[in-house]
Amino acid sequence: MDAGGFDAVDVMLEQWRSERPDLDLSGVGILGRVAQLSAVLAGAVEPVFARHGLRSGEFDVLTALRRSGPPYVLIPSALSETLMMSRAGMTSRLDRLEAAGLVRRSLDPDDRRSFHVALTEAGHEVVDAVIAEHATNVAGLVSCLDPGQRQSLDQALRTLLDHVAKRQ
Amino acid sequence: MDAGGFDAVDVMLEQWRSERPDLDLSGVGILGRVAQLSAVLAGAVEPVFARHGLRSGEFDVLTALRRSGPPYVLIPSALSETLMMSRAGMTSRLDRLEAAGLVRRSLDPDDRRSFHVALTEAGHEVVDAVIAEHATNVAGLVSCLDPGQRQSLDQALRTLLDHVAKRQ
DNA sequence: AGAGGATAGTTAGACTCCGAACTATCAGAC
DNA sequence: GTCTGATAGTTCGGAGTCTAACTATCCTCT
Repeated sequence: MDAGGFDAVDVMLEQWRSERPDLDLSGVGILGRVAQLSAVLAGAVEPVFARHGLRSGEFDVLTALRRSGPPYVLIPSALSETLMMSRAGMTSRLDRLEAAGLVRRSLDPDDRRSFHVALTEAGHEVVDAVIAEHATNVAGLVSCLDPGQRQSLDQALRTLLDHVAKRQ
Repeated sequence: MDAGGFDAVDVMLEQWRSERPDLDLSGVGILGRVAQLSAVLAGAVEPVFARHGLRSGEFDVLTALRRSGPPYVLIPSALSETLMMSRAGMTSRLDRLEAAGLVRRSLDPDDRRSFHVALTEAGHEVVDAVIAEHATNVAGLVSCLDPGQRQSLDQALRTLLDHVAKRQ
């Protein structure tokens, strides 16, 4: 299984070693693999969403609401912060989801600048169905690593995330 | 150092455990951290490019040409495949880079459907300056991991990449 | 040599996202 | 109580990418 072959990142590193042997490549390879893996994983999970008529971004909003627990309500700015995107972008995502009947905006009794964004019954049913398929799908994607490898990968990612976040 | 605190992904997993204890979350956490790390890393490297008037995508094209070695020439379809994007998108990136004087399109003597995309002298100078800064920057970003941790992270990413790519 | 299918690049239109500007509302200082 | 700065959401215009359709060229098979 695995290991043996060279991949696109190996080729990139070998080219750099040949052209610029002075460079410190200790980070470049990891960065390249993270970026590439992120793109490939996105492509691997989208078909599950698409079968239910959802895009990744819409799924992300529905899951944020679903996992927040009853009454499945969040305000737009909390959603945009959780999903690391602009408020303007969230406005249009919510427009789409509301038009599809999956979420509902209602007045926030405590803050008249804001809204409550709630899952509709249809939205709740869709997200519950999709999240089960999604979890099974991604469990398969990481099944090539044994539990120990998964945990050490997860720990390394957590350490990196923490370190990089502190830098800005 | 590190480890101690909970991060956004831990919160997400805890919410799911509370709301849907039936789900297998063995992949969801890793997927979430990879996506988040990819986004955060993108934000951490962009300032280096921006100081030289470049966007990430433009930098990617220049480095692909630079590391290919003399005569620093590739054809557009090779670039679009290496950078995992559509040919249409590459057309417009090359338009921008050519307008900025960093690359030059010329006729491909061997294939009249295609072009040679070459680094100009200005493009060569820019990419050589930026790649050095970039390498130093990312070496700092991964410096929170010791060499052994880096290597095991890299190996896990490679295994995952290989496995996910084979699935599609 | 000629036909048919594959490939290279571009164009057109749609989509998603972002930053900046704007309105409405909140919250603290005086 | 009122003023002032911060915050919530939206709108607008622009940037970057994608897919589909199109033209030109190449390559293979007969």
